[in-house]
Amino acid sequence: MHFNLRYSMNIQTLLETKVKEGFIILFETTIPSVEFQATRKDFEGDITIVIFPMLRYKKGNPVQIGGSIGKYLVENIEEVVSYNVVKGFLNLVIDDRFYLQSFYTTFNQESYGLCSDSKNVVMVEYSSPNTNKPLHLGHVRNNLLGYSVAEILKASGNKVYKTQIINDRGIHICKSMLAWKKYGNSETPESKGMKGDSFVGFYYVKFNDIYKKEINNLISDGLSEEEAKKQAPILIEAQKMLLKWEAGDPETVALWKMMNEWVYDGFKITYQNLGVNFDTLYYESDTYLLGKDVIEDGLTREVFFKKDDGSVWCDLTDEGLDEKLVLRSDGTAVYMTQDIGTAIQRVKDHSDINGMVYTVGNEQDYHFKVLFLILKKLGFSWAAQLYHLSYGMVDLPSGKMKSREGTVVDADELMQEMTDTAKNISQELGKLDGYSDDEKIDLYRMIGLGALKYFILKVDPKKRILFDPKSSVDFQGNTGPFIQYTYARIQSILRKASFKYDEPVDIAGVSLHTKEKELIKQIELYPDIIQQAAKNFSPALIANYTYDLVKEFNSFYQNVSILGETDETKKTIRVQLASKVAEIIKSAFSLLGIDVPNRM
RNA sequence: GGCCUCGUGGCGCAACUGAAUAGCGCACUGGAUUUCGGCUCCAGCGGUUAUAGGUUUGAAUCCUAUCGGGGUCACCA
Repeated sequence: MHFNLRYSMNIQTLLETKVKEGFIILFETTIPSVEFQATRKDFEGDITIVIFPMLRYKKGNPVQIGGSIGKYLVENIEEVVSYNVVKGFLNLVIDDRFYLQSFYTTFNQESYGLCSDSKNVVMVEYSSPNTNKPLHLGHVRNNLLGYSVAEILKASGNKVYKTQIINDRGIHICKSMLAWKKYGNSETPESKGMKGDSFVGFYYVKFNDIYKKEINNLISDGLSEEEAKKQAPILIEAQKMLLKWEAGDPETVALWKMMNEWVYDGFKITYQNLGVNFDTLYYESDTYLLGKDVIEDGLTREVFFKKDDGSVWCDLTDEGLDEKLVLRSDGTAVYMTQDIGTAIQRVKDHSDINGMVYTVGNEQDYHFKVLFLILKKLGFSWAAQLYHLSYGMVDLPSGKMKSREGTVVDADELMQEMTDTAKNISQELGKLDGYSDDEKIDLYRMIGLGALKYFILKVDPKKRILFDPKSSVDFQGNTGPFIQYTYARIQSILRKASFKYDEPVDIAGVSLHTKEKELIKQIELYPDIIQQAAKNFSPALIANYTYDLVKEFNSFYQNVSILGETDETKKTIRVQLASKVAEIIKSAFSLLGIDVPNRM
């Protein structure tokens, strides 16, 4: 128990100060920093100090220098038991009791790994769908990423507002509206027994079918393809409808409201199934006129300039980019104008915000680069804290998803398929005696969605994903269900552990099994992983960490007996380790938006 | 074509942002349970990190060129 004072300081900080101190004493040289690594499995040791960078300050043989430092550390730090040097790497063996003791400093800590500060306030935007069709696989990735990053930011010490901007107006909605008006026969989602968003999406497809036919007719009448696309009567009609909407025509607005409500009813169900949510909503119909006054203001401050035809531009050539249009010659807004206005509006609505995250696919990289630059030029203090959470596309084996060509993977159907697969597997292998049918249904959903979410989130957001719905998603190896299974198995052990294990044991004289020590090391990484994941906006780091933890646990589980251990102290420690691992799995998975089962 | 981005065993992913013999899963081969849930564990097979140069004590990682994939270059959103 005599290490107590030092546990507040972690071993790495302690080592760093001692290495620096040793360097002065041994070589009369100061070094600015010390580089650490976890010792590779094939060498003896727990923590490794890399000697190479030190050679810049003290010329010499890295093995000799490493040896001197190692000797110094063993002599001056009780926790350092021994050392060995391989090439330029100084491997240190740390006392078992240190690991046990530091395990116990966090053992009873509530919400271990999470940081409760909220000095920084961030708004995270994700999803932001158009309201003319249901959500598809691409939206699924967006939603999972956005939700998870928001949760990670919270866990790492930020206050977070989750938001989305619903693209509820524009030509795409008018297309669905027009097709319904012409061919809908006053049908409703209810009368058809359809989900509202699918119902509206059906008419969007209908519109495109007719549009395509009209184009072909015009082409055979001798028009060029380009001309035909512009002159198709149904398109012209849709454009007229948009103008009517903009003019506030009561009938058009009423139709628009009705159809949007249908879509929202559908989205609500999809979001619920997906397990995502929002703190505040923005609608494009409210924001699409924003931003124009800012452009005027920017014009007087010479952030922008006006061309002869009256259009307004921002010159970004100094930044290596082009000139960018911010206001049309007729004075109307473009996408960029809206985005500028909306960003400003958000800060007005939530005055504590000092940063924003936009979850949008990487095809808009350029747009956000420009948007952020313009906001910076306009002089907003929060403009430095904007982040485009850019993610790669989700491709199918057949290639790109095209909504007009019907090759999209529908979000609702996908979730249903995953749930069905989970059901088939669980019925064969599950231990569900005594579960009611409702409980079973919940469980299948939990596993199916766990598989889907983990599959998508374990990949670095920036990378594109190839998704094969046929071969579906694995349930073995580095997968959500594998991790859920480990959790359920630990719960089974904890149910059987009919003794008290919530207090630290007396660690004097206790020595650790290698597997126990490795497990503790892995457990201790969790808080830092959360910080890294937040810094990199990457749920993938959480996912892969959790998998490593689980693998380490399973290896431990296979190598030592937990409840069968006869030494009471050891048995208690092992149950404690297991319960801590379960706690972290649950915590980490909640950051990914994945639930964990007590049995499966 | 200009700009951006990616290229790691058959397939799917890692590599703490420059360090040890490039890790893991699937698949394949062979093992492990009188034991706490075998959806587990252990081992084997398999890579010149697209190619060619360069910087560095050290490169999958940084620089240059080439090849290949994707994105983007609208008074669309």
